[in-house]
Amino acid sequence: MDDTQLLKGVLEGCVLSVISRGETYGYEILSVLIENGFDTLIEGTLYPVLTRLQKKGLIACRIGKSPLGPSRKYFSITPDGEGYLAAFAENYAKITQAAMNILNDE
Amino acid sequence: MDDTQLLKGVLEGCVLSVISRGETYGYEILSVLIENGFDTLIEGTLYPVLTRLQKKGLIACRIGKSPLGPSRKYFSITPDGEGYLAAFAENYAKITQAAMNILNDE
DNA sequence: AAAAACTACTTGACTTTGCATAGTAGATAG
DNA sequence: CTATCTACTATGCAAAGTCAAGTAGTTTTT
Repeated sequence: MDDTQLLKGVLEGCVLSVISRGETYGYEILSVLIENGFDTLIEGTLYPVLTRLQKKGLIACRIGKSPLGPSRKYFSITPDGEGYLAAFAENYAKITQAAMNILNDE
Repeated sequence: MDDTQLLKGVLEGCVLSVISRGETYGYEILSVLIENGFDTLIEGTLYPVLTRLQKKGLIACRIGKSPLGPSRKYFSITPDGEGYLAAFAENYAKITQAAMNILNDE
């Protein structure tokens, strides 16, 4: 079965949520998401999400050295991002509840 | 906030689930989904879903008279559709759990 | 009987988002 | 010095939902 469609939009909210816990960078976000069940996620998907979030002003970015590898882009959530995340979580809960309603009501 | 992306894929499974309860038609499916929380759903979204499900062989279709209006296209689920629906429900539960993991873990 | 409202389905251009694939490049270990 | 791990970039594609409009049959209203 193909998950692709089910991930649309969800990913953006989840990435934002990971960043909201504290400053982090792409590669780390990737591994956190994979560990938490998004096991098919790849770089080609994640990095464009980060670019989008930044363009929307939901996260901020600075470049910093890594203790063990090339420089990283460190992301942190903005006040706008906090607001968006709260709205997203609420909205997502509403939609999944609607879906569960339908799927489990026979 | 824009739900659009969050509906991708979910809708297809939910439509299939509604049809699995018994033969029904587009307009009725629309109202069932709207009543159950998909309140922004519109015809231009639903009917293409039905066409897709039919093309994939997950639902069957016959045209019949309506007791109060123009003729309807009545849909029913196929054996393939039943299998797909079960797989979908399982997969959807997995993804939402991953998302909830991320969203509610601070 | 004409107009409005409701039922029911269709279509096409548009947007967003995720995927696949490939590439660039710094740092470290063997 | 080459392989591996870390880390980010870029491009072209496909799938699905939205918008907007349209077509039509049927029933209700005036």
